[in-house]
Amino acid sequence: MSQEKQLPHDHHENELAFNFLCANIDHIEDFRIVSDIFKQLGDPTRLRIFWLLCHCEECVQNIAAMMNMSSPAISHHLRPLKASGLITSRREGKEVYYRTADSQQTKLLHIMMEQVMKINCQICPK
Amino acid sequence: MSQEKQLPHDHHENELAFNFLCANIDHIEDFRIVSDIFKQLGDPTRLRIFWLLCHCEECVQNIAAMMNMSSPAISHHLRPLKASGLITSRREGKEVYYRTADSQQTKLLHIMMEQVMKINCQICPK
DNA sequence: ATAACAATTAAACAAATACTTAATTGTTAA
DNA sequence: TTAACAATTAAGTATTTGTTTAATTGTTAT
Repeated sequence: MSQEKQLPHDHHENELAFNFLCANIDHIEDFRIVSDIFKQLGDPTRLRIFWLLCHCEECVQNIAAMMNMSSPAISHHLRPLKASGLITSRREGKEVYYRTADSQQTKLLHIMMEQVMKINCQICPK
Repeated sequence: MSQEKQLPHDHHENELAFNFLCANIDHIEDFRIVSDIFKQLGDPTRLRIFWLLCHCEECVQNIAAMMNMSSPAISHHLRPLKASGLITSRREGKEVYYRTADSQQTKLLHIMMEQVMKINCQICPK
């Protein structure tokens, strides 16, 4: 039984471990799904919106005011956040209220981003 | 004592909580630092490289072979990963070996990405 | 109905990103 | 010192992304 992939250089890896890596690194679609989640938080504006909506439910204009940005710009970022399932919305009269979706994933991402902030930043929320 | 920011709509939030949010949402630089980390993992190719290098140390050519990509393309992605401190490298003869940096942050990100994968994907590493 | 306001979408543009091929730098061994 | 090979960088291109202003859609109240 030989290695699944032939590499330019043989560094004498454990063959079982190597085959495990080769098998999993090919699940490109799975990595794409996960990277799409991280990509949402990979923009400072969306990360701020996500963090804000972890703590409160707000309408577009208020989000825009709190972040000193235009409402079209905020709307633009709310869309992919919603499409990826990280936030939800409900209309009440003329206003549409957004908040972070209530899921295992968003709780995980919220905890995680605050940990990354704690590691990398002096001043940080909480 | 009034609210720090005046919003278009007053949804009668808890004023203390509201001021906390307003104060923190303005730490734009902190959010930028964190989003820069997530951005690294927000590309499927870099996420695969990061995951791979969490499990083994490899030279550029082997990474390229395992991922079915050219070595310039891999090199291109290794650079920002290294600049952000997520991976390290060492030269040994003609080859340069890369691996994930040994830090609290990378351990956190590794655990985290596998959790996100577990939540969102059927087949997943491990 | 129409006026006022909130949110979204469209169009346009600038900036950033990912990838390719080709050239360059760095290291080892003949 | 040259040849061979590994890695990086450069140049060029196509795509994606973020933002702005303007137009549109949707809702409420007059």
